[in-house]
Amino acid sequence: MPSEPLSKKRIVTAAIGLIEREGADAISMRRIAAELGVGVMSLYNHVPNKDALLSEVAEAVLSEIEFTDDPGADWTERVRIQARAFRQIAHHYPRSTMLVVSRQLHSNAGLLPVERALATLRSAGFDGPEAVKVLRMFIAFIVGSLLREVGVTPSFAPLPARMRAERVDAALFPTVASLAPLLDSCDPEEEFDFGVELLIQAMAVHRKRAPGAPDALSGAAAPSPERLS
Amino acid sequence: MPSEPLSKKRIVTAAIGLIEREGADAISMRRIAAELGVGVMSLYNHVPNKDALLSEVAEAVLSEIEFTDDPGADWTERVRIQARAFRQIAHHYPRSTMLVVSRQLHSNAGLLPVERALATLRSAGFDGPEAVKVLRMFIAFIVGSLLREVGVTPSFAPLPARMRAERVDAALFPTVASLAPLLDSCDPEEEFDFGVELLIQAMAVHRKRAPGAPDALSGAAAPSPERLS
DNA sequence: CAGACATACGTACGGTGTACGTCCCCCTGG
DNA sequence: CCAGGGGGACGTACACCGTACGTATGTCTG
Repeated sequence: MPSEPLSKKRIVTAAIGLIEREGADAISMRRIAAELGVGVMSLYNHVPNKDALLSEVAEAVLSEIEFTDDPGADWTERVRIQARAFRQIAHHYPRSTMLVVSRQLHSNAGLLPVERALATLRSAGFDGPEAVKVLRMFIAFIVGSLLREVGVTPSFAPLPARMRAERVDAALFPTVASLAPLLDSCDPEEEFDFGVELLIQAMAVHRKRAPGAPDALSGAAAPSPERLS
Repeated sequence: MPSEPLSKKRIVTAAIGLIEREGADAISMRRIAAELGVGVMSLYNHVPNKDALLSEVAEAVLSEIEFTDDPGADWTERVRIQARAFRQIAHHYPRSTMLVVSRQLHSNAGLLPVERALATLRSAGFDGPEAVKVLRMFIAFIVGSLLREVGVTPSFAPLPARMRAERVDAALFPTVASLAPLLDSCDPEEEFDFGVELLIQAMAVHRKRAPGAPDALSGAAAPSPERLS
């Protein structure tokens, strides 16, 4: 009574579910097989090995990003939206996100966000090298941010890590001690948006005026400072 | 003939050597024990479990950062130096760096860089909340950058990944295809410095003028634009 | 010298990824 | 209609993993 013929997609879906439910460490071929009510070795008919499976998981997560890109919108707004799209899936698949950021993908799934971002930057007036460098920096920021955000909640922990204020030696680390309350509390979304805005502003300042570039963006190139927190 | 009495430090050192030589995946308690010419279970007299050992490795790597902080120097230069210090150890222990960035540390070893950075930012005129937010963003950028840099060289591979230019479908990803040469080649150091400079400039622009803040920094607050690449 | 304690170590158990061989079903050529 | 072949499901087996537990051996203390 084969409920469904068992495919790579079904395996990947089961893997994602298992990871989100029990954590990335709990994943094993045997667990996945049990999840699907299937023998262990049957998995290897659809996936060459565990590492490849994890890459498939990462790609599947990445490909669920929803880009509602409006080419007519302000380029700063488009960048904002794309950055938030990343953060959104990281929130939707917190445990699996670690896989996405900690392994570099060579497939096309990871290329679509790159295409969107580069197109946006090019249309904003950045030349090729500028667009690539700016994008790399933006990705580095996003990856680093998400790593901390999802890493800080290994099990979506409601009690983050309120041990700093009393543990730090005020003599050794005076500045840290004096700022302990700020370091303890953390609004991830606000922090993320702060970084995005700061980067957008930096990009706007740095962007070279291409001679024939559309000029309608000049207003957007210098966003009002009060946007920053 | 016990050459040396076997201590936590010796175990951690052996672990780091093994990781750097054979990769982070190749590490196991049995390998480490063999490396030290010792029984497996002897390790557990000095380390509670493998995870704790990996944390010790991360801390050991982190604590080798050399801060040559000159409190009299320009704050932008101090930020630059601290950022490069991170990158330097990432280059010195490329495989172990993955451990540092992928696990958050609760000890004091990771607190010293934070103390230095916060102190620098405070002395530069940033108030508490600003300093914390800016630092978090800077760390996110550094972590993301190093993750890509060391991840792109799983075994210090001399041939990185020259498969993009011919693999990408120009119809699906026109921008990526047109920029393929730029995306293929990558000077990590230049990219890193570019990001650091962009962030420093953004910080300088964003920083609020504290009423009684020292004004001698005003020149540094607006670095010459040509510093940016 | 007796005892206590820390350390090194061997054995054993449950779990892991996966190579290999076997079975069975379905699909096709005659 | 049947023979055969190919692919997917599966069991077994192996090498390796982390580590709980019991044991031996030193060294220091009373």
